[in-house]
This record gives sequence, structure tokens and C-alpha cells, in this order.
Amino acid sequence: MSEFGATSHHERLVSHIQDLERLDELKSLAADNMKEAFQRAKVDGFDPQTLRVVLRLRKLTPGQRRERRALEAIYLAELGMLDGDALPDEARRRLDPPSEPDRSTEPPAEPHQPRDPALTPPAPKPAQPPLVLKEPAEARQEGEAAAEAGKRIYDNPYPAGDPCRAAWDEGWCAKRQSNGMDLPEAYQRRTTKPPEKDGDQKGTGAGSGGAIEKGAA
Amino acid sequence: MSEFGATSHHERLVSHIQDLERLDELKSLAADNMKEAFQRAKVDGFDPQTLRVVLRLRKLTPGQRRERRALEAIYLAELGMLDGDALPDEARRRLDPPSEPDRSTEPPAEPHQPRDPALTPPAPKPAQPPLVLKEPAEARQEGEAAAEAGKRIYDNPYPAGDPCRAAWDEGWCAKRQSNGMDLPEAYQRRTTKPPEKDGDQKGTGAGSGGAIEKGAA
Amino acid sequence: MSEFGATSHHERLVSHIQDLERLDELKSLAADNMKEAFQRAKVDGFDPQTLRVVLRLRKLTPGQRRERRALEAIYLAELGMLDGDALPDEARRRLDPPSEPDRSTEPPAEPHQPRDPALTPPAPKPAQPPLVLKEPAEARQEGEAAAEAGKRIYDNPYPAGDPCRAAWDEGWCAKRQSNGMDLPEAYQRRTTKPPEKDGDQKGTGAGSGGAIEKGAA
Amino acid sequence: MSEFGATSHHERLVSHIQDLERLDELKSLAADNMKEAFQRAKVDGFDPQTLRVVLRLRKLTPGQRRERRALEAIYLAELGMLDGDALPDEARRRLDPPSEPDRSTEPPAEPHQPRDPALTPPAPKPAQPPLVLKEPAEARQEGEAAAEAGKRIYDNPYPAGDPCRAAWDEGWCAKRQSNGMDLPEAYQRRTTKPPEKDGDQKGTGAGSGGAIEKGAA
DNA sequence: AATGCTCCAGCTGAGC
DNA sequence: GCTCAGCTGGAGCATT
Repeated sequence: MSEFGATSHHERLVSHIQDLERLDELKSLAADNMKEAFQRAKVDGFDPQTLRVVLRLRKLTPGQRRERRALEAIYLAELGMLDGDALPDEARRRLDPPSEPDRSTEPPAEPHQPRDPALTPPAPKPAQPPLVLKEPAEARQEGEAAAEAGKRIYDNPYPAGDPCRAAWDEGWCAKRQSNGMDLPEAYQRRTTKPPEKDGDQKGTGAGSGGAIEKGAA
Repeated sequence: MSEFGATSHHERLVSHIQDLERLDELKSLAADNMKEAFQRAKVDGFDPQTLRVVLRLRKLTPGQRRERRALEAIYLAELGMLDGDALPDEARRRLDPPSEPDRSTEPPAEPHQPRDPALTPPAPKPAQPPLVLKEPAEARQEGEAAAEAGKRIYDNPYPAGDPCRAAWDEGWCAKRQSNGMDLPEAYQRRTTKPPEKDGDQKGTGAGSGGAIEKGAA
Repeated sequence: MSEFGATSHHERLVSHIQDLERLDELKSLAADNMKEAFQRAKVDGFDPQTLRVVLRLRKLTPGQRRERRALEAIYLAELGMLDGDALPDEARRRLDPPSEPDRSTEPPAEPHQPRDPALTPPAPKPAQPPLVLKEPAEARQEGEAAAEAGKRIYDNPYPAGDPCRAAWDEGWCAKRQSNGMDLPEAYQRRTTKPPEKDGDQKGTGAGSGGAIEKGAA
Repeated sequence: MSEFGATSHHERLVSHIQDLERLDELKSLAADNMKEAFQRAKVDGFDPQTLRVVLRLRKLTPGQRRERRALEAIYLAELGMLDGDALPDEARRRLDPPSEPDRSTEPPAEPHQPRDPALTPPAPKPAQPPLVLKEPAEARQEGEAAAEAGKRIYDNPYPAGDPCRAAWDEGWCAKRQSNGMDLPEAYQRRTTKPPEKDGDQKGTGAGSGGAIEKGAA
């Protein structure tokens, strides 16, 4: 249709314009569909902003996701802005000095050491490791089972630093049954307005003395 | 300067144009300065993308930051995309059903319960709480001391779920002495290219069976 | 497919994500097609930037297009930036004072008077070419003098194609005295709404048989 | 202030963040000032959208402005979208075939020939107004016929201000036969680079004494 | 007044 | 290395 052999430039121009307008129509239509989908999700109780973040992250590989989260956490931690959240394990891995020199390339270092706590980080001393070491996949199923059994998210038995902890969390979240079909509040934003002049400024509790003030010299 | 009393509309137009051009000049200049600052930071080894995220987050209150991170983590967990990171504590708080009904408004619920593990979430059973309960601020100082003493980030003694764990992390990160003045690799991106066809797709270890495939019906 | 009756919130989230990803795919695809079409047009020798402008203008009604061009020309003329182009006729119509008071609404005034040159602008004293050829700078001063003498913008004596015509226009616009200090209507937009279903679609009068319809094969 | 010699990376990070936040503040402030200036202009009766266009055009050299306007007019004419405006003279110059081959570079061709009507376009047979008033549609067909007969764009017989002039132009452009099937140069941009420090700044010829200088008080 | 939409400038990633 | 086009975020406008 938009192929032109020995046509005059006028016909070519018209043809291009028509092509472009037709395609532009389709583009607008696609954009509208997207917009409506977000609207439906919003009506259904999900937070559009978070959904956008999720979509963007889904375009990355797991490794890239982890790296990004780790970097952000490291920078925030250094500035005292973790607001009460512990560092993700990937961040710990990056911060652990011994492994730095030789981990300059990605592949050699296993992104996470599921097993063999002896030689590297996971759970140094206090964290009594589960007597029998388990695979994260197994932990995930345990999490799913726990969710179905009505357990709480706090009942995750794995200690910080153990990959099974994350796996259990994921399983719990994925299988979690909400009572009925209402969307739990956990999925929705509570703060809508930036409270102008704070009041929850106190924040982390951990931040005492750590956070850098805006106007600090 | 750009005030006009009984001036002709021509003079007013000229005046407006001149004002706008002058201000536009200043705006461009400011934008350039910003750009250069990012460039300097990049040359210094910091990741510009992460810095941008940090700047954006710094415009929020700690409470808003925590909420955002929690929401994202919850959505990601449900989709099996945590990639090996455990849920942040704020997410756990939101997911814990008992507190849902009555925490519909922000203020009544203390954003995080540093103390009194008896009545709510923190570390239900396994997590043997440090015998003497400490304040996060104290834990932060411990973290700083640990960093100066050359301890590793894995030496954080507090268990998952304890706010002191985060506080210790922050202290450690803030005081951490790099050997010399080089920027540790932890602060820099390693993956530059989306490897097209993966290879680190395996990802989380926890994701087995959890992640939703792109084309899944 | 993406309809959910009494489904769990987990299924709903997954469903929303899948919808969004599918639609996002379509959106990207549409954007790519558009991009390629522009590329083809460029390879064919057309200027992409101009094509974009044309596409944008084609989304307006002829009346809106004319208004926009007239406003721009008027502002530019007043700033001496016509660069040798004469004012478009629509701009002259706007600048002609007698019709200002009663043309506050668009429809009453026929966008352009094709016929009956007796009562309004077209071709005043049919362009006796100045016997002595003048420099544009001189013509500009004549325009300024004419404006101060209360002449109308239609009194420009120079014929089409003569650079002096543009120069006279610029001079007239720059010196023009509005009665008092109010801003003439010529400087403000009249159409706010795209009248949805036209009515001024008829447009140019010249377009008869010329304009390409949106859906034309 | 933001210079760091042998400082720790932590201090450097903090320093960068502070720099960036300070500069960001300034940037926001500049943007706000700009916004307010537009607001004032709007309150004063000027059209913000048009002002933006004017500001953008003022960043171009007169030659670039003319080229852009000419290109847009040519494309629009060919699509029958001139909406009653005649082609600007620069567009005529570009469309006039004899000068095409040797005007491939900008400078040799004087942007506009103010004097000496003998050798080039201006005012061919000085516009004897058609004795019988015609409809634009008819004029359009005349233009088409003229184009097919090999007439030049300058042969448009209608005077400035006559809607038929625009109609004739449109007809001519739409039917114009390029020699063979190559795209005439008139459709392509000639200036690619903003010549940094001008030289075609002289511009309009009409602008003498009219254009407002950037830094004028 | 608050929301949603549209537009635009600024930034990021390719391409020469 | 620089330029360029596409894209995202933010601002303005119109609306309810």
C-alpha cells in the first residue's frame, strides 16, 4: 500500500502522510488501552504507581533487579535513609570486603550462595542455622503451606541472611489467601498527601544522628 | 523592571519577551550546572542513576519512603520477583493481618514498634531477642564502632525483624572506612548491558516455581 | 480473559500485570511502526521534523490552524522577526480594528470574505506598484508612519512578493497604537475548544477538492 | 566547597548529594521564576502558547526561521492545508525551479532579492487584478493547470489579500510535476548546523532597526 | 478544588 | 565522542 514505484513526489508525500496518520491512530489507541488498564487496576484497589515500577522492573533480568536494589540500599544506608529497613542481602554481598577484589566480573561470583555457610557470609554467628540445610525452593513451599495454614508473615523461621528467608516470604505472599476477595489494605497507599510540614519526620528510629540534613554544610 | 504602568501593549510585549529570555537563560544555566554535578559524581565513581533515585527519595518523608518501599516489595513478592531479598519489615507490618483493621489511618499505628515485642510482630518465636533490649540509636553506634573495628557487614548481631538490625546496618555503612580513598566496587554498577539472551536468568533461587512468565495465559 | 469475578486478590494482581504487559507490548509495537514509517519517509527525502509539524496541524480544524498561524505572525511582526515574510491574511483580519468589537465570537465573522471586496479588506487600491523601488528599511518606516497616522493594516501599498510588503507590515505592527492601553483582541486566542464536530470545517475555500481526507485510500 | 582531596568515599558521597540538592534547588527556583513570568504575561493578555513558540524561534537565526516556515508552508500547500494563506516568499524561492540546481548551498543565493526585479521573481506582471472575481476553487484549478503547463510559482496572478492567491498556490503545489520522480530540493532542509556564530544574521532586510536584540535593556 | 489529560522540555540510549 | 531521536517526568490547561 505504501509502496511506490515511479510515483510523483506528491503522491509519495500523500502516501507517507496517510501511513503516518494511520499508524498514529493505532499508537493513540494502544496508549488509550494501556491507560484504561491502569484505570481498571486502580479501581480494583491496586496502586498504579507501584504497578508502573513493577512493570519497569519486569523488563530487567533478576540479576539487574538485584543490583539496582542493592545499589539503592547502599547509597541510602550511607545517608541514613534506610528508615528502619535492613540491608538486602545482595547489598551485604557487595559490601563484604573480602569478596570485592575477585568479584569484579559478574559470573565468577555466584550471585547468592544458597549453600555452604562455612566459607562465606550467610548468618555469621548468632543465627542458629536450621539444623538441616534446605533449598530455597523447599522453603518457598513451606511459605506457601504456612500461608494456607493461616500463619503470619512473621512466622518465617529462617534467619536474616538465609536465602530461604526470602523464598519463604515469596511463597507466603503468593499463596496467601485473603479472607474473601477484598483487597487487603497492605496493597494500597495510605499516605496520599505530602504532609507539608512533617510530623512523621522522626522516621526510622535508626536514623538518630545519621541522616544528613538538607542544609548541612 | 518589568513593571508597566500606562505603557503600550507593544512595550509590554517586548518587556515580557525580554524577561522570559533572561529567565530562560538562567534556567538553562542552572540545568547545565546540575548536569555537570552529575558528571562529576559519575567521574568520581558513583552511579548517576542511583543518585537520581536517592535525590527523589530525599524529597519524601521517611514515612512515605517506607510506604513506597513496602508496597513495591509486597507486589514484587507476590509475583515472585524478590530475587532473593527478604521482605522489608515495613512490608511485614503491612501484611500482618491482625493489625490491618485498625490501622487504616496512619498516625494511630506507630510506624514501627521498636520496643515491646510482646504484643505485636517483631520476631515471634525463633529470633531469640537480644537479652537486653536496646534502642536502635545505640545499635547504630555499635554498627559504627564495628565498621571502625574492621568488622564485616555480616557481623550484624541483630536478628531479622529487629529494628536494631537496620540501625546497625546504617551505622556500619556510614562509618565504614574504605581502604584508602578509592571508591569500593559496591558503589558501582557491574552489569551494563541487558545480556539480551540471559544466562543469569536463573535468578533468585527462591523463584523456582514462583515467577510469572511473560506469556503465561 | 481479564475479567475476574470472585477471584483472589493474588489472581487479580497477576491478571492485571499480564494485561498491562500485553498492552505495553502492543504499545511498543505501535511506537516502533511509527518510528519506521518516519524512517522510510526520511529515506524518501522528506524532512521528518516538518512532517511531525504537519501531523500535529492536521489534528486541528482549519480555523484553529489559521488562528495559530495568525497569532504567531502577529507576535513575530511586532518583534521584527517576520524575516521577510508578509503577514498572512488571517493576521490582517485580526488586526483590522473595525471588525474587532463585534467579532468576539468566532462564527459570526466569516473566516474570510471571498467575495464582495467592496466592504472589507481584499485588495484595497489594487496595488499600484511603487514607481520608485524602495529599500525595505524605508518601507518599514512608512509602515510605522502609517500606523501612527491611524491607517489600517490593509493599506500596505506593496504587492505580494515585494520584500517591502513584509517590512511595511513589521513597521506597522511595531508602532501601532492601541486605543488607550488595552491589549487588542488580535493578541488573544478566541477558539478554546476544538468544536468536536466541526462546522468551521469548510475552512479555506481554497481547499475545495484539495485537502486530503483522513481516511482516504 | 565540593572539592575533595583525600577524603573518604562517604564524605564524597555526602558532598555530591549536597551539591546536587543545592543545585536542584536553584534549578527549581529558576523554573518557578520562568513559570511566574509566563503567568504574568498571560494575565497581561498575551497567549502563553504563542509566546513559547516565539521564544523557541528566537533561538534560531533568521535564515533558519525562514527555512522552517518555508518547508512547513510547502508541505501544507501540497496537502491543501494552507487554509487561505498564501505561500511565504521564501517558499516561492525554494519552489522556483531555475534556481534550484545552483542553489544547493545557502550563501550563494541571496535570501531575498530586495532590488532589481528584472532578473528574478518579484511581481511579474504587476498583478492586474482579475477583472471578473473568481471563486477560490476556480483559482485552485487554474493553479493546477499552470503547474501542468510548466508555469512558475511566481506566475500566480492574484494579488496579496485575495483568497484566490492562496488557492492558486495550493493547486500549483499539488499538481506540480517534478522532472522525473526525484524529490525536489525544496522539500529538504539545507541548513543542518546552527552556524554557531552567524553570518546570515542580517536576515530580513525588513528588520533594520526593528528586531529586538537579546540583551537589550 | 481536585482530577485527568496533553503538551513540552529534559534526560537516556543508540548510531555514526 | 558527539549528535540525534524516543521516551519519561513534570507542568499547564481544561474539566467536574
